[in-house]
Amino acid sequence: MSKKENISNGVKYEAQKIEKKWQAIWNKIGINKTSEDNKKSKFYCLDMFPYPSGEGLHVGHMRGYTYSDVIARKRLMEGYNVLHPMGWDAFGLPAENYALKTGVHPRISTEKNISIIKEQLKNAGYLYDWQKEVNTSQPEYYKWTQWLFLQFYKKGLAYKKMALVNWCPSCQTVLANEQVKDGKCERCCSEITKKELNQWFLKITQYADRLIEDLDLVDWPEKVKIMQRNWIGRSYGVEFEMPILDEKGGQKEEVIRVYTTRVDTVFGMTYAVLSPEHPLVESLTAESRKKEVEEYIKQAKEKTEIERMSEEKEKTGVFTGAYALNPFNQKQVPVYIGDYVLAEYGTGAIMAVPAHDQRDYFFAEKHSLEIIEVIKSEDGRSTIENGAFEEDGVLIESEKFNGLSSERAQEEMTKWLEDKGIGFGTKKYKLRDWLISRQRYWGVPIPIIYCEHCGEIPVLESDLPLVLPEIEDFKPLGEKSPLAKAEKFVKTKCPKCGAEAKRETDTMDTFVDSAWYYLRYVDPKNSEEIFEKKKIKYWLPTDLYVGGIEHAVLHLLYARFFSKIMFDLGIIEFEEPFLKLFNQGMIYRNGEKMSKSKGNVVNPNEFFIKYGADTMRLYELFMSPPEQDAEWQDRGVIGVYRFLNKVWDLVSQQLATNNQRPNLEIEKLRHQTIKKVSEDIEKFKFNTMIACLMEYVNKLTTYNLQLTTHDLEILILLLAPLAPHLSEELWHQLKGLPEEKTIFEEKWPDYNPDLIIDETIELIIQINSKVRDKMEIKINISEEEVKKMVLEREKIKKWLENREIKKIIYINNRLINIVAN
RNA sequence: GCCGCGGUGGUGGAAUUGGUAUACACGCAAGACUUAAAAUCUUGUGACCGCAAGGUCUUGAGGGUUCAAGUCCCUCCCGCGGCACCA
Repeated sequence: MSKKENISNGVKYEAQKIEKKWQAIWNKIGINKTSEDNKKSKFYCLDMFPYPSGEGLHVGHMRGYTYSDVIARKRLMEGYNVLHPMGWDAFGLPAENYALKTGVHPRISTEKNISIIKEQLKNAGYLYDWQKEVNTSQPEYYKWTQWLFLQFYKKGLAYKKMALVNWCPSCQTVLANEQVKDGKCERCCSEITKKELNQWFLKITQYADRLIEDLDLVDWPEKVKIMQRNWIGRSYGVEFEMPILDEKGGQKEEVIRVYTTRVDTVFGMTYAVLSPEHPLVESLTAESRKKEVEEYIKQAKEKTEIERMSEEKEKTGVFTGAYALNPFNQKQVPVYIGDYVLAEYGTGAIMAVPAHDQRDYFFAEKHSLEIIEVIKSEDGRSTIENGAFEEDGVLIESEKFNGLSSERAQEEMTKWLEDKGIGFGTKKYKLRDWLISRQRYWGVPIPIIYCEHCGEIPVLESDLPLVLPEIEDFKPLGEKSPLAKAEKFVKTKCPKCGAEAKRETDTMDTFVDSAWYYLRYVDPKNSEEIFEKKKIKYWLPTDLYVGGIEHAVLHLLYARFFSKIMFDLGIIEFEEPFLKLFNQGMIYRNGEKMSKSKGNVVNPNEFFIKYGADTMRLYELFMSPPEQDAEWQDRGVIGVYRFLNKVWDLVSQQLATNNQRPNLEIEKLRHQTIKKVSEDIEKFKFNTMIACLMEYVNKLTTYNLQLTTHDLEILILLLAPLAPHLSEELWHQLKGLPEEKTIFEEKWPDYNPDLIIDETIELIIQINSKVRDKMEIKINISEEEVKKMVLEREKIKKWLENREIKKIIYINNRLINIVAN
């Protein structure tokens, strides 16, 4: 019988039909429901929850969800108690902007979007437990966001202060540092300006060291760890003070405090610079210079971030008229104001050493200031002719510190300052406190009340949730949120004295909502407390977290920070929320990021009708290594679709046969396949895992009627996490099981290590490292025997005619290399 | 500028960590089936030389280490990502 005749006798693979069928059955029998059986080992498999955008999801969004679903389903088969939840990061600007345009309330549009996306996720066959769903915009959820805020407030970790903050003129709100990219708003790409405003902050800087150090405890991509370390930006240096002299040489009361990481260059200081916002600027500026200084400060303030950055090389500044005294040599240096010194970093003032800092070098050249070389490299490479020499070296022109290495000098000089009581070794961070207030409507109201008599008073916990009022007009009001116009909301009584009082009208950054959502999943309906501790103790921390790299320093840093605070407050018992992190790459199509505005999205719903969800899942897994960006190729999809059809035909065919005699060669291949697939899946090497399954199927096809049912069972089990619908259907066809028996209750197959070993191998025979021959040999035969056999081969003899063998290298079970002249 | 990742056929990509480069798949070509097309199946497919057997070359470029380099070292080129006046 020819192969073709066999294949044609079955029913055709109709993806959509079987997918709908099994999704309904799974829903009915509840395999996606999280078991409360706490005796089993748990596996908490988490996806970064989506923002419910009106555009729905495209296949690019589904890449990461597919990966986590594969792992979740495999864990189920391994007998774990699996928690795989999904929810909605539902507050945020897009819904509000949409409301501004259409008048549709954000709550309405968000609800609608959620139902659309939920349907898409269900159609893709993801195994989410929808009973655990959370929605950050619902009072039942944000009651606890507010409650957390109050706990932080009580400990002084949430506070309000005047600060120079990032302002997006288009979104009309302030932004956290993390939300500014290249001087532009991360959302709308408008140029950011700076404003001095009274704003709410969370004290993330207090956790800087722990946020760095605990990165060593988690299994995260090194890239993300590096990004977080760089963002926190810890540096070690010295802070010291310098007395100030006025124009006429009289000593002032104030001192300038500077921070430097290169105190070894201090004898090269030829001036000092304060940032334009430095508090000493006014008292320090000489009468004769006042006008010039004020003008400069005004100009500096008006610059956008972009303007400041574009002038990177041009260092502007003005002389204040005052002088500072270098404590090391009592030298007087002029004090300047320059906007290349940042107010928010270090002390907002620097000692300038043009010989050994390129920025100072530019400034000194422009303002004709002295350049004194005080560091020499030992090999004489150092020169300051064309710019600063910024490397470490040996000190010169530095009095008693001459001849010391940079490193030694830093130690000695720090000690000298400490002994004199005018300085100390310290460390600084680039990280700033997290600015969480937003002047927008669609967010969590900050639960604070201002009373004329009592001042700033937190809302009582018993009054939570403080519900976001339904208002008609969402238009931003500039420095105030639209809530300021909702009189009923604003007017309240002071919880302490009962007098008339006003509410805070800013809302919270949506990243606050998402900084703790993974904790709420374990107990989403609890109205008594944020969650039951017992449940947290069982499920947390999460075992796997899958999502995009774009949150490397935003959400992921904030979530770690929240865990640490909550640990300190005794709310949870762990500090790192995500044990293993996986970042999927982005999907491109026609060379561009997949997005509705580019018109290059592949709509999952249409795709499901044409090929089925299993094909999409398999293609996403097969197209490239999962951490890499990948180009979606419409033509490439057909390959995995053919593969699924092949599997279908193979099994349909087998149903008609019923061979019971195992074939040893297939048996070996089967065990090898189980091993490779099981290992690859754990290493997230989904693409090679599928290649391996394809090879297995290709081989099975050639063996045709010699297959046993068991050969196919293994295939279906291995395929189950990847293409769950097809596998479930074929499993039932093969085993004749009732509907409520699911393949996901079956055990993930084991392999027998003894059975995967090949008894013979193909030995590679090289002469002078070039492959000249191959030979089938039994494994583990002695080197002597192999050599003898090889040298007796006609082909080899020919190659070695008139040549002298110098050396023979033998690698057991792999190759032999004959080195000859 | 600093930090990180990458560069392999026409395309997506594989390569047990130094041991047969190009697995698997797409595409393409030829053939089978068909009135025809699609689908499916079979065969071939890195480049060059050759009727063939076979040979030579090939992992961004150039050097080096080694019996052996896609893999290790040095220099350089290109692409992507992060940070960016952080003293």
